[in-house]
Amino acid sequence: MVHGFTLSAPKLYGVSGGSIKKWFTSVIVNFKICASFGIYIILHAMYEIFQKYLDDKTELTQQESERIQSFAIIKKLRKRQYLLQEGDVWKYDAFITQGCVRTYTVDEKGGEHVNSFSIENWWTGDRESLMMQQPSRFNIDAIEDTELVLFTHENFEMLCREIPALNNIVNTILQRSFISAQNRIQASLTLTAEEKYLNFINKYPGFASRIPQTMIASYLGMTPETLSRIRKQTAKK
Amino acid sequence: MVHGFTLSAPKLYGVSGGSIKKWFTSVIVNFKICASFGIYIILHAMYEIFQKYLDDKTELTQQESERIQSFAIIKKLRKRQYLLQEGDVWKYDAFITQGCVRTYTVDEKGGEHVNSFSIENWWTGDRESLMMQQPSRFNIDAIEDTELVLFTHENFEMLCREIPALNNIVNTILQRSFISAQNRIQASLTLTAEEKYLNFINKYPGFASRIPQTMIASYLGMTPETLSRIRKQTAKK
DNA sequence: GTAAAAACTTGATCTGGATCAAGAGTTTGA
DNA sequence: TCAAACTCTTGATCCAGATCAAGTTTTTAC
Repeated sequence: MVHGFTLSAPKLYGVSGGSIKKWFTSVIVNFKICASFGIYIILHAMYEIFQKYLDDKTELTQQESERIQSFAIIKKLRKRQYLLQEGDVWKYDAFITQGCVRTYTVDEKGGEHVNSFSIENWWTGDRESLMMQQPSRFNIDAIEDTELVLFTHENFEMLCREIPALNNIVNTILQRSFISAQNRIQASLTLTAEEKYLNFINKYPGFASRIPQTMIASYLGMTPETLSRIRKQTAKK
Repeated sequence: MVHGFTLSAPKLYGVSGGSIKKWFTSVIVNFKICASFGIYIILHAMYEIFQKYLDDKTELTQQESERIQSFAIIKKLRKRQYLLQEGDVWKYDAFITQGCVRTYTVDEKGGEHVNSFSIENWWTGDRESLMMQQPSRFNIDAIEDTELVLFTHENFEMLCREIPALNNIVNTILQRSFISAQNRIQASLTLTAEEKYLNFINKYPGFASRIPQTMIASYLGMTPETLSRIRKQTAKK
């Protein structure tokens, strides 16, 4: 697959400019910088991950692929940087090419409740805010330095209408997301704290090593102390 | 809208034949009985509820409506009758025109855990079993005498491919289902038993009066005793 | 390199909701 | 119509996991 150099390069987008140190991980890279060959290679590699995801899921013509890429926005987040803050309206479809983010709420006492983790090759965002066009109750921030491919929802819907195969992917993702949410509800109703943890590491091996325990505890609906004790006990066995 | 009498009448389907007493609520009504005028009127009225649902959601041509209706299967369930039993593979898309069903699992100690309630104008079934073609972990049974419109998933997918408007409805339902599951997870992570109950009766007014408290308690992840005490306390206020 | 801030562990104590038990309605079915 | 089977209530007791507290290790930032 060969792309015209300037035409098919993804648009670039970031939130904060800043010091030279910040340059690599979070910066508005404008068109001129993009035209610098070294940078282009890097950004191109990022988009390739998303392209590979699409290719794995479905058959797209080269024209369709290029059409999709022409609307892609590449974004980088540094660790702890927000992708979405409570009160803002979420307007994107966002695919993670590298890294890890968490979606959480903050209660009136300041306690954080983790709703979900998303890593590379998953989607993230707040569908409720997106669909209902209402301020989000969630915060989303990066647990690690993270790279995403974003589409404004407007553009993404248009692409879905144009490209049925893309629409089918979205449908499938939604179904899987729903099934996975159902299973989580089921687990929360039926399992003990220890069973929830074992179920988690079994279902998501690898997560335990890259996500702080405090956040995993919150995701599982228990305190960090309880999780620490459970880990100690299960390590014995 | 005028239907040819025999051609557009929905197909009829039921699980158990049986005594004359059972006749009205659950019986295989075959074509000959269907041709009896009185019965036809009743069944026609049932399908009309689904037709109205479709008309509310989207614009269909008369031809599309008739095409959909030609694949509809009408099913009646008596109170306590199963729509799906654990271990069976679910193969339908099912819309409730009247009544109420519950989806639940049974743990190794025989305890029932209610995953969801569905009433008229909602869909029910087990999407995981349907999508993965695997035996269901869930049971679905009727809390009240219930009437449904079923489509085999094969037929329904074909209809979705033929009729984009129907596909859009399915998409929207999936999104709403997912959002609602997310909210339930959030509630289970953040709310106390009392708050869960108040949240429930606020979100689903009318459910409390038609669903036994034991089942509501199970749905909310608490014991019937706890729910009883909460109701006593909140009644005081 | 180092001070400050997070993250994790361990212990002591507390508590919301579970469990066990028993009585009072209410529904169901022959 | 009436016994059996559920459903709901109320009280007594128990326990899984929360909270509070303090020390240790790891990470972050200049």
